[in-house]
Amino acid sequence: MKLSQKTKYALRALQVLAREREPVRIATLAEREDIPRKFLEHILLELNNHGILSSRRGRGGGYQLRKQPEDVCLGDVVRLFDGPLAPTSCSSERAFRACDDCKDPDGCALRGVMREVRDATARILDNLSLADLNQRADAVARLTPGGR
Amino acid sequence: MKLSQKTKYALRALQVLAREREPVRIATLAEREDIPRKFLEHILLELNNHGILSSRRGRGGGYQLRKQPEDVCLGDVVRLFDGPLAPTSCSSERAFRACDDCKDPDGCALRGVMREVRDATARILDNLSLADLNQRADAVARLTPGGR
DNA sequence: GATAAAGTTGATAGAATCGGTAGAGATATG
DNA sequence: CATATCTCTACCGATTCTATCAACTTTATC
Repeated sequence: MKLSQKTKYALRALQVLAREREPVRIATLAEREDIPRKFLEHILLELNNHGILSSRRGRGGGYQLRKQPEDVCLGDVVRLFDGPLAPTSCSSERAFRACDDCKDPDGCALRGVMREVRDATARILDNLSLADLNQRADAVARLTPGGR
Repeated sequence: MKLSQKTKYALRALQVLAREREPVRIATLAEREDIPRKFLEHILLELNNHGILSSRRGRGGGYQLRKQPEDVCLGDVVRLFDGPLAPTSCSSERAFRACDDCKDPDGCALRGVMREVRDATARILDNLSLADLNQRADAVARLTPGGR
């Protein structure tokens, strides 16, 4: 499961939005996080359409988190942009599909292995919220004051 | 880390070669495992060039495992065809590279998370050999006799 | 209600990757 | 030498990824 640029941008933007609880304009986000503006529009729109963000148009508008930062987990974001966590479709929990050339998924030894990988990944990403992520970032920042 | 078709083909071929300790022809492997022949040539060649297989040309030739089935782990095969196990280059152990747009890898909270994912994946794939995989396949086959 | 700020949408495009094919070349064996 | 087999280089079509553009719609404020 290679993380796409899109997902990385999304998570960076969400980290900001999890802190600011006021609407933030696309332009501001794009500048602060150094994300191509037009590309970011797509990303935020998709997050909006999936109920993670809400938007307000017009003056004073922008995007803000619709849920609580504790209630958005990394797994959800990754799945939204990069698809199922599982390495093969046959090992996916939420999006199972037998592999095209697989005669018998239940007799496939590889599938068992890949289910282990998926489960391990999901255990990490589904138990980590935006709030946790920001908390970690703060913890690291305290350890290396001055940054860079 | 989505598993490519190439990797799946490679593992299927290796499972066969881990059982037969005689040279097996490309054509035979392609037929038995239902893999496009020309595509399989590439795959076996790459495994050969990386010291996992050895080859013999001419009559009676073919490919065979160069190492012991216990000494080839899934992690090696996956890395060969699909690249590093880590979800981001900055979280890779063997192929670390700072992300293009990352100012400070050490201060990146996401990186820490992705290292956890990488480690969990590696722990599974690097501790499982071809021999283990075949053993698992046999175990499943015994549970569902008749197959299919 | 005019106007401007802001989000929404669809089309497009270049680059990279993936799955696969073609064919000539090299080499071992009988 | 003839044949069987692997080796190597090039190429192709489809898809995905990243990103950009232009046009449109909605809303806040004056």
